[in-house]
Amino acid sequence: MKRKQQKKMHNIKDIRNDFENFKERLKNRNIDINLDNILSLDEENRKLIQEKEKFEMEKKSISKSKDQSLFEKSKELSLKIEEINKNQIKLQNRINDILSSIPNIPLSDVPVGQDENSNKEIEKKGEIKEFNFVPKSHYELGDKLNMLDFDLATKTTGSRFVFVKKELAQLERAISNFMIDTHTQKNGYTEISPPLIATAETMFGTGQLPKFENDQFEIKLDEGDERKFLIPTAEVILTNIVKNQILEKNELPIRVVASTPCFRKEAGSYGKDTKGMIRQHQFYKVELVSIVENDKCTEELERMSNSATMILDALKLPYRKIVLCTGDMGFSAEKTYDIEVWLPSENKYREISSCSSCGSFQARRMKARYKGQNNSKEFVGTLNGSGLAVGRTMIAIMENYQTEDGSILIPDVLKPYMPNIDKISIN
RNA sequence: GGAGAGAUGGCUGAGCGGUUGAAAGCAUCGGUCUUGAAAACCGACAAAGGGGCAACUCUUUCCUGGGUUCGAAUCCCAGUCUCUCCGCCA
Repeated sequence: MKRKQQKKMHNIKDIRNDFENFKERLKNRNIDINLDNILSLDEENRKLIQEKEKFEMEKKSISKSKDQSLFEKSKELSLKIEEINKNQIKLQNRINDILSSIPNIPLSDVPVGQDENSNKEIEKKGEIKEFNFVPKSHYELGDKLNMLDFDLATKTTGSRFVFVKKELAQLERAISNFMIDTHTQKNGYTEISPPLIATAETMFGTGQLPKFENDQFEIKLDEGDERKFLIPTAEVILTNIVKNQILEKNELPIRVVASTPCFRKEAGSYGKDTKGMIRQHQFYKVELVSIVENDKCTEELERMSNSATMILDALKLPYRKIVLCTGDMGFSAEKTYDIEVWLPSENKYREISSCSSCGSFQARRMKARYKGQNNSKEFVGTLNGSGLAVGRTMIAIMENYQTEDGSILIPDVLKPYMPNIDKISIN
């Protein structure tokens, strides 16, 4: 039988064999990489490999012959090989840099488009409440309640951080617990409490490196010389649990959930959402990750996004689900659903979850495989999604459940998590 | 922080400086047998990369990076990780 060829990142062979097709499929992704010279680099690279291997073969036969008279010759060969090898590795690295900066290829049913204007709404649910007063923003509410303190955060830490206090802090915790309980009890996810720090290799696996280093917080540990980063999302650490592994088929699917802080520099979003806690350097998120057989990605994406919307249904928050177009998707995704929740103060929907199938893109970077039919080693499929962003869920609850006097009602499903309280008000 | 032990294929685990890409076992796959299964027996079974339409063939890889040597899984140096013991502290 045919052996499946192993790939890493994008496979140069595939690109070589069908360059036009490859370019075509990527052209809608808004990439700024010059693909044209990769073929000539590849050709030169292979020439060097051939040259090197010719000398290696010669050297090998000398050492096998144990013919002392040829030993001098062998030394010379070593020098030549070393020389060629140096150049070849340099070239190979250049090619790998390019390859590892090329995003995933969109699935064929993903709408084509440049930016968010081409995203397609596919579902809208929940009733948008009519207020008989002007609804306040979450930061106005939080300020009035004296439970969201941005100034204090600025004093201790800097901008884009917040102190959440008193009942609101309790609410944040309740939201997180409710989500985890739902996903573990109803949706078949296993709870994990992972490290919040990842190695550079781990970050590469899910696609945060090398391209998006600017958005990551690097931290310094004394030990070792491997670079380490605060996770921008639990996706990084949860997906990489299968890194460098060959799984048995019956170990799949793996479904895990974790509630973790996430750390992002938010570089390039300077003027955006500067007020309130929509966009922070640090925020809590409940993350869902699925590792599946690579032909099960599509159905798993539906399952995952349904797990996410289940939370919004339970909280009775109005939302809509959209498919991101080719130009708006993240680097590693082949298809993405964004779920957006209604925010009365902004009079529009705002992202509260993003669920992506990455196909085998991350698996190739992580070298995560499983044994398929006839022992063939297949790359796993990976998916990740927020289930949901905790801070933004709190915002949505505050704004949608506010009353005229600035109090916030507690959604029914959260009441067991907030004993003795059915609303949050100034005390 | 101090003292040791170790890192080899999907897993367990041998390995003398020169047919060792690597024994053996397990797992897996194919076959014989069986009504079917199990057992037993026979066979196959690492990856990446290059060349070739193909049969096939070549190179590299025994934690990582250097070094010694005509030749390194095997010797030397540095690093990483894991385990055990002692101390210390959440």
